[in-house]
Amino acid sequence: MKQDILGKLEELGYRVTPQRAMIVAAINHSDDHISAEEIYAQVRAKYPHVNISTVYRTLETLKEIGLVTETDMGEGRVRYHPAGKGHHHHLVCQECGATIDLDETVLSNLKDALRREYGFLADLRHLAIFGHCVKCKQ
Amino acid sequence: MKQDILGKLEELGYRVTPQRAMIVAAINHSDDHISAEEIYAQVRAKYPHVNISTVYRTLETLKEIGLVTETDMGEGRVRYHPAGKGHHHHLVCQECGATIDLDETVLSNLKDALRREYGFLADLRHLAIFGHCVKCKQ
DNA sequence: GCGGTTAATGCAAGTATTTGCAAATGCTAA
DNA sequence: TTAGCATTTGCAAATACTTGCATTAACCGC
Ligand SMILES: [Zn+2]
Ligand SMILES: [Zn+2]
Ligand SMILES: [Zn+2]
Ligand SMILES: [Zn+2]
Repeated sequence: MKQDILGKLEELGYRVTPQRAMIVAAINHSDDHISAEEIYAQVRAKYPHVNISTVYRTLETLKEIGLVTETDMGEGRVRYHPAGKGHHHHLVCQECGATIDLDETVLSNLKDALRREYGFLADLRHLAIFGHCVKCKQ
Repeated sequence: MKQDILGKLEELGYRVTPQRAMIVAAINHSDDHISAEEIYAQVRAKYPHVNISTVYRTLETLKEIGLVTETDMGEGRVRYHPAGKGHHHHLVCQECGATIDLDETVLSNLKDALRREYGFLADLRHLAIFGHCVKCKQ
């Protein structure tokens, strides 16, 4: 049982168009933090007719279904990660840009507390937390 | 010792221009979650000549100094809060849009853990955490 | 008060993303 | 097959910022 995004789409009644297939392929073959523009470039190479708004709309759909996560890592553009490849988080230094990768368990306590105390099911699958790293703490 | 943003700017060697004074006034007199466009509208009413890029640049400066916090509450535009008025967070339901306000202490444990284990000083002064509220949990 | 220096501003163009709408196309049922 | 219909797409325009650059104006020292 692999993380078959296309299969899941079909199963849920979404149409599997060539555009969607290519967008999903680009996400699957990426290094896991791919931007809309990068997806667009890859898809366009095979099928120059596609429009970038289709890329954004497909990403929106995949987010809603929970198949990809969207994370703002402070670059002025957002990056996408296939949810099936596992969860983790990032600490991002606002001074030097350094990042530290975190295991998803770092936010487990918070997630549990929010569910227990507020009945809120927080989406903490792929977060960027901003601040200052050891080197840049004044 | 009030949260005198203008005084702090001056003290740090920034020039106190009429534009900055009006932008700061708009932030101080807001309900604490004001957008750039709303600040712009208020400032413009007094001084039609100002440009919105000045508003954005001033907000950027105030963020850097730590005098305001910037938070994406999922509205497609970001909101600003005077840091001197105290910290808190929001849970935002991605389904119905409902929000739950949280005391800043909810993230204290996380903040401490990040500092202790990674030497990372996280800026957790005004966060929006997305997810699903009790009503919308399926 | 009065220039000089340099930070801050206005303006226009650029980037990332979203949206309305009409045309195209996948899927269903006949 | 093929018509019917809803979904998806392309396109163009809109939105929320951001940035480069020339001009303006705080603020410092005289
Ligand atoms: Zn990541
Ligand atoms: Zn750093
Ligand atoms: Zn708030
Ligand atoms: Zn809800």
